[in-house]
Amino acid sequence: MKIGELARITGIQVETIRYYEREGLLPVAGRTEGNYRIYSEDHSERLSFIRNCRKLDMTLDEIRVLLRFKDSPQENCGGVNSLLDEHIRHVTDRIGELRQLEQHLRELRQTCNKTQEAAHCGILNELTQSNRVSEDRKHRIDGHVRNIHKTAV
Amino acid sequence: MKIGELARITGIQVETIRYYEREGLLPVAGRTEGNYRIYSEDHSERLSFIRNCRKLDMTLDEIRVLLRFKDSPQENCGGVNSLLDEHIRHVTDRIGELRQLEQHLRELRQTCNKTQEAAHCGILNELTQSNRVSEDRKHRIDGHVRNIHKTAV
DNA sequence: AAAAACCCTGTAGCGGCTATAGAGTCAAGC
DNA sequence: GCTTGACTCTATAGCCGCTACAGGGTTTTT
Repeated sequence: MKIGELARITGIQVETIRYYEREGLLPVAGRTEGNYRIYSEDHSERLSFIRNCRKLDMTLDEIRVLLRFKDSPQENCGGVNSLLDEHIRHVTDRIGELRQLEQHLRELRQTCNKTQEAAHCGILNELTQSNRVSEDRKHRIDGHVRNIHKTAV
Repeated sequence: MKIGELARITGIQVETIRYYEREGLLPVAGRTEGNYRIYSEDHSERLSFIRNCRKLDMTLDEIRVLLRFKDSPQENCGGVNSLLDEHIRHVTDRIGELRQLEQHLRELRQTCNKTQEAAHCGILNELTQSNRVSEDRKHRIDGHVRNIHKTAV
């Protein structure tokens, strides 16, 4: 099948498939005479695997690790389990951070419960004072816990 | 004061300050003879404001809105309140999403409770099956709800 | 006078896509 | 057989909010 059909059956955009190939997540596809990529069931299975992992918010690096296990079926799967455990921990951590953030925001919101002149708005005043807003628990350096702001999947 | 001192007292990196200037969050600074930026208390206050907002995970666009209110003190602050309300909603939504995600991940983790050959690992098998992983609630299109994976603040 | 510390501009990179531009390929309808 | 349109190709730039260079200039300290 061609890339468009693969995209249709896996629900992944054509450009994203090409991107995954560039990134080495999908093996380089064979080509037709006219230089079109051709795919088989194998590709579609692998792509579904990737898609499932992405739905679970894994990074491409994490997926690369899982794919290596998938590609060596005789190996021990302990690494899979611990990768998942750590990923779960990231998610749990992030939930905790966001709960704190929510709390801070609600407290801040309390400081202005009417609409008035901006000059007297409690929120703006709080935000203006330095060190008024306490630091939230730091996100990890390794880039593995992201923002609440996110583009659509 | 020069940019380095401003960075020190606000806790914001030098490059970030220059970035904020480029982005129009900070007014363009005056210069010394040697072409160094010079700053006053006003700048440091404004920068602290921005820093507080960033600690609360607001986007630069949101901060731009708040700054406009700060710059027109006679205006009604209702817009501030509703911006905050919406931001809180984003955070709450994201917490809900992450809780679902956590649940999915824990269920998946259950499917392999021992270390064995990767070929028989329940996790890898589950991930391989298409549509086995249900779609999480979609993140918003407007780019306002992000990943759990995040670079350090 | 040399060295260190600071500052400047400009550009590229991060992740995970997404969205063009500009060109080529292929199947269906006239 | 010729046009139209749907599909495909590569290459490049953009998203966010920084961060990290390179390659230079200026100021301060030794």
